[in-house]
Amino acid sequence: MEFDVGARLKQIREQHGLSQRALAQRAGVTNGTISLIEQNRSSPSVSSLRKVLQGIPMTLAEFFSSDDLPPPEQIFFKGGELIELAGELKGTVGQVSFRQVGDLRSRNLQILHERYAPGADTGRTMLQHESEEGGIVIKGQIELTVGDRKQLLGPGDAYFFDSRVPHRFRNVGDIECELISACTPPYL
Amino acid sequence: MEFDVGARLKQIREQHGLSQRALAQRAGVTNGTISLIEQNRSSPSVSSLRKVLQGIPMTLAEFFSSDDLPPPEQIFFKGGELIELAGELKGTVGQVSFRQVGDLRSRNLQILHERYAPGADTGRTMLQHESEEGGIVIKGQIELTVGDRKQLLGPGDAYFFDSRVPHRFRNVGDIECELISACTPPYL
DNA sequence: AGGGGTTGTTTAATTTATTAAACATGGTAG
DNA sequence: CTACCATGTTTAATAAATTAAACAACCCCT
Repeated sequence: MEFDVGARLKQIREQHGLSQRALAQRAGVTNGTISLIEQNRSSPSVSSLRKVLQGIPMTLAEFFSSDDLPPPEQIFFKGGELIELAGELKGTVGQVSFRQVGDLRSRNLQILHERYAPGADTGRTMLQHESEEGGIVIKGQIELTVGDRKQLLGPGDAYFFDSRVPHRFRNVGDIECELISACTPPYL
Repeated sequence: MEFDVGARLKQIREQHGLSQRALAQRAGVTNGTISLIEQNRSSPSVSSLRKVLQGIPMTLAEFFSSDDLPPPEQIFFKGGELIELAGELKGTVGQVSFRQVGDLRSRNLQILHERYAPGADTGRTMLQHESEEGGIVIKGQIELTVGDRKQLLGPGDAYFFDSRVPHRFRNVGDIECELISACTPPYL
């Protein structure tokens, strides 16, 4: 987690055409403060950073989500180019395949092609995982448990839930089950 | 811009089942610091806040984007319960169907089941739309243009790109094309 | 009931950020 | 060339955050 607060502030300030003194006045701090922060010679308290950003204006969330997009290099993926993730998943039972679109370099959206052999089961209980998750079944049947609710889904059916509540996928059918899922932000 | 740093930290710490001391140790600060921050009796410098969050772990961006989403009421969807969006899309040519999982009440993730009749085409040029978008083809073939790049994708193939780049989907095959896509944050 | 462990809170000492003002540089007009 | 006004930087004084250690409350166990 290396976030260059100084560089970020300088970038934003200059983008808005403000001098250190101009911003300092609007923010209610001194120009020296701005200068030291931009050189990373002092680390502002969030209260003073908030004051500074109010002079922009900009929220703390916007400040720290430095979305200066380097466009992902690869856009198109042949079926064989998806990244197999099953090895990284603990606690699964039976044959499970999670194949991911792209490499998560752009890390807000994760798309998976999931396959479950008959009987396969993932007791993953994503504790406190601040995500939203959903998907659509394209083949076979899957039993999905979310919190205290359970449902059998077939081709064309879908699901959507907050990943913080414990959940589990089980293929209770006798043919392989295939589904496409999406998650934001990604799991791992 | 009122952001309750203390309450937010407490919420996150408790969600992760950590005591003040446990978090303090993992973060390399003292328990007193955590306590004072949570009571808003001191405003942490971003460097110390960063240390604290590294013990979670969590990024500063995640910390300040406090999206406390009320969990969506409906979790499971039968195929027929997906919401048809085609009517709301301008500029499409031919028969196109966009069927959405859920109602966007939780608005970070949008999952669509898309169908394109042979010859169908969507010249949607999502200008400045700050999203990431991806999908997997499950049937038929689709020609996808992203910026100055163009590719024909078949079943099992996938794509992923920044939605701010102009893009377009065209079914150049002679059978219907079906794909599952995801987008964060949603289009409309 | 008492002891050992945990929890969160508080307080004086220390470290760090912030201020106010001086300093240095660069451009521009007279 | 000099005077002036803007810029960003630095420095000693002040204000605030952080530490280390003590405090109080709670739970569990014997």
